[in-house]
Amino acid sequence: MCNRASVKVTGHEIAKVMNAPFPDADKFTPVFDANGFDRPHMPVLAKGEIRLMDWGLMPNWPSKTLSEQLQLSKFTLNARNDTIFEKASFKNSIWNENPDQVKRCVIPLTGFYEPHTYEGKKYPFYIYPKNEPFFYVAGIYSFWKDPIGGDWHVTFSMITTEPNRILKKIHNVATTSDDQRMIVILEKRNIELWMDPLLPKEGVKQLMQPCPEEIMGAHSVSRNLYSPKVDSNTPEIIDYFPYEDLKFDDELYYGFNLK
DNA sequence: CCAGACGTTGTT
DNA sequence: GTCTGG
DNA sequence: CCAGACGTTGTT
DNA sequence: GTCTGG
Repeated sequence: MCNRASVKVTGHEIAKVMNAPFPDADKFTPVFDANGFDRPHMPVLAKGEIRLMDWGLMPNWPSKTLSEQLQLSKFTLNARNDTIFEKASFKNSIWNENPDQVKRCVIPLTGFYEPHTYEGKKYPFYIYPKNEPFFYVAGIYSFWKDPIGGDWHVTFSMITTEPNRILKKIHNVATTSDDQRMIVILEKRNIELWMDPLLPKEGVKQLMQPCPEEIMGAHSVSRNLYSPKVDSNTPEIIDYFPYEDLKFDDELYYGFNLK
């Protein structure tokens, strides 16, 4: 699962790199530790424009209360690529006969966090792009209008797929199922194709693949990431923090960005 | 057919 | 709204 | 969707 | 084989 990420640059830098307008750029504050369970506002590219959306998709069903939607959204931080076309909450966003209804998006991340488990203990790792400013994460989004008050909620999910070698090694224990997941990271040249509403279902499926490990670096970081007593939204939180316990393995100890 | 779910895999 | 479990 | 039913109303 | 109850 991917439930923590960093977007540690300004809205204006995102707009520049992604070459797309971001009207609300000033409303975005760079973040080093965005926790999905806190429903952060994140910059998301959709329909040629970057806008702020809330992490955790709320399906566009009528006659639901905000509290029901908030409950559901705790489980929609991610959407599995193998069932996304069938699930009631996701199917209308990922693909639709009517191209106007298609809601695929791209979330630019400067990095994300996953825990490594060793002898029952958790060791947080930070994973970041080696040669690009961002990971371009494949996502879907949704509009929902609160029947009470009429507020519009624009929300999104990050799609997950099978892990590559690095993520398999870091994110080694899944809680209740035995399969491991990794977010779908698109090649920059596939961003437009991913969001093309006329892309057939098969084309959509083909883009939801694990990315090559060569594009990523990764290293362990401080457990302050998980501490409720420490403000983890600081530039230092992404810094390399070695754990003697992991010395038995060079990659886990020194990081995956050695050579 | 209808009631009930609708979703994923975390950490302190 | 639409699927699923019984 | 699948397991389980699937049928009617007496006579000596 | 096909309907129905759950």
